[in-house]
Amino acid sequence: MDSRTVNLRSKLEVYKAMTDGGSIADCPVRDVIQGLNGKWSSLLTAALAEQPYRFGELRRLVPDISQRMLTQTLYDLQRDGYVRREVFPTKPPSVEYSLTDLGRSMFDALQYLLQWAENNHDAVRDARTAFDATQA
Amino acid sequence: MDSRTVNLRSKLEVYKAMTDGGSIADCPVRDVIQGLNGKWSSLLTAALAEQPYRFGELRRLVPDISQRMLTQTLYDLQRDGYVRREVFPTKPPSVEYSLTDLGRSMFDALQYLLQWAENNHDAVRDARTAFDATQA
DNA sequence: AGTGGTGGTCTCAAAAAGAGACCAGCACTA
DNA sequence: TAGTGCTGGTCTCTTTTTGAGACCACCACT
Repeated sequence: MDSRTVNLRSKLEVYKAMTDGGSIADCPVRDVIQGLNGKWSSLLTAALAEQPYRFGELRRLVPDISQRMLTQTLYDLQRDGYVRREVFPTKPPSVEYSLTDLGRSMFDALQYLLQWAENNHDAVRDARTAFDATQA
Repeated sequence: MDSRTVNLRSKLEVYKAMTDGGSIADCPVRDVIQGLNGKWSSLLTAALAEQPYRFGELRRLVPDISQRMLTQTLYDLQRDGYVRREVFPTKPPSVEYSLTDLGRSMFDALQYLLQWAENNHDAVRDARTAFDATQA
């Protein structure tokens, strides 16, 4: 608990550091988090954490992602070093995406948040309902 | 490690459940995570985890957020039950935002990811540089 | 010759985010 | 008493991001 509080403080220091610095790249935490808070990043990371997938497999696994966003999100995840892209020279060339060690390490941290979301979605849903009721 | 693997699987099951169900509200994890992956949600949560802040204080603390997005992000966080909004009838009415117990609990989980980001931003930065070099 | 599966790109429309003007109310100052 | 500034916002406009979907070359199989 104590170390967690310390972490919390140091985190905010980092955030503050960026506000002083000016450029967004000056805040490491924001810089990294930005790459993860895309609409599809965590979902695709979770999928690839289970096993490597091909492009078309991911598209079928997540039907409500557009092909365009799938391409781009995978590109971004690859650029940040979370995902590895391998092309196999099969008859129609197939492309496999998998998590790198860095990606796996990141997903371990992300897992806590995903777990929290699963455990507390009722509370959040209730909060929304209650809030909407007062705003009616 | 074992339990983490199980969690990972169950997580993906949840994601899959949503792909079958159809509606986005059918996937609790996505539903909750969506509210958190806004550009400013984690930053404001981190700020409020440190201490309660007034509207203007937050605006000064995070200078590159627009007033419009500050209003809206706080509204969303309040709606999801993470943030409490209190109006004090001072001469010019002042408004204080603070984390609820739910918000604090969520931030505890988010902390792991923020900590990871702080520890690994070098690796991510290096990955980006290396990737951009190959794509030149 | 037509059909389908591979992994994409391109274009255009819709949604979200950013920039900045504007507002009422009150305090303090000149 | 008229200006100035601070409070916490809203409204409008522009730019960026996302979504929907057409299109593409290549090859296998029928």
